[in-house]
Amino acid sequence: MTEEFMIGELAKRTDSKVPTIRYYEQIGVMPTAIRAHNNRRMYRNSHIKRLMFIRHSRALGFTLDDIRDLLALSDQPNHTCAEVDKIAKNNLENIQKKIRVLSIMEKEMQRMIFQCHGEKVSECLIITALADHAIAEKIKMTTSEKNDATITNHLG
Amino acid sequence: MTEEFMIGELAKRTDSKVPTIRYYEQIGVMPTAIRAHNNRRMYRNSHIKRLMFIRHSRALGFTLDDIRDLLALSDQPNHTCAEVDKIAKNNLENIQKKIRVLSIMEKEMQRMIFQCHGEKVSECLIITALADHAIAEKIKMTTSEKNDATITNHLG
DNA sequence: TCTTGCTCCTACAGTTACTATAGCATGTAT
DNA sequence: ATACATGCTATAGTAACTGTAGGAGCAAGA
Repeated sequence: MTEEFMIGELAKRTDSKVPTIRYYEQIGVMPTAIRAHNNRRMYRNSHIKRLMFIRHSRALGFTLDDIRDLLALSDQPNHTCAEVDKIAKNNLENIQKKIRVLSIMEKEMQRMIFQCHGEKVSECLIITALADHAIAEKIKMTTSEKNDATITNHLG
Repeated sequence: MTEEFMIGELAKRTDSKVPTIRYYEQIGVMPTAIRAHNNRRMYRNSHIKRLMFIRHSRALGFTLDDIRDLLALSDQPNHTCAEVDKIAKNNLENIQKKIRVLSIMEKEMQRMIFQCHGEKVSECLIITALADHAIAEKIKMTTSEKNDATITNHLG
């Protein structure tokens, strides 16, 4: 029942790269994998879930530190409500802001596609739409994230 | 009327760092700034807009290459429809997938906050909710992004 | 049995997108 | 005149990967 597989299979099933998985183990967001007799890392379905979660979150601009917090919520079900509440509320706001900005981008893209009737496009308002002081004000950017790198995004 | 200011002011007004702006000039996503008599870079409102756009996009996980494409749509209004269409459609899908995943995250966060009534949380379903095979299947992750680093997110 | 080929291992170098720091010049405030 | 902030260039460091070198393990075919 509890199917086991190696790192290459895990990489395939989560659409990530083998060195990335080893890197996640090294920095502690993935657990230290149990080794088979031949020293190879063995994984199960739970590892797919965890890795999927990490990859989705990274693709959306969450840092590995953010992700560590979120994973902690899941890893330690005996957190107090205050802790959960703080992390979850923080992230909820973060998520909602991202959705708001993405929705503006979405509308602008749709407008651009819609406007394309075979002639040349006379004016592209995407920057104005997104960087406009008024809009920026409305979205009320507040807090800040940390460093990333080389996201192979699952979200396209 | 056309107010001019230096790099520190631009950094303040866009909530970015001075070296980041110089870096963006170096790699060509910001234009080569016109220098004052004393060799200092001078900026105007248009630079704020462009930089805001770049920062917002980065915070949402778009790469500088993605952003270059988007900026090109705005910089060269004489693109053919085919070009605009291709870039815009590509990005539209990308954006919509990000929104779908963020919406799942949002609901899960709300559920967690809602469940918190002063006792201990018995079970956190966030990872299950987000990494579940069924859900991942439903979201149908397809294409991929590229590298990032050190995003100071405007979106919180 | 040998060997071709695939996947695994470790370890380290390279990439992207910044961020910080050093060392010096310029401008403003006292 | 001197202090101090800000600008400049140049270079090094960081985060989050990605690629590659060099070697081991195992399965299937010649």
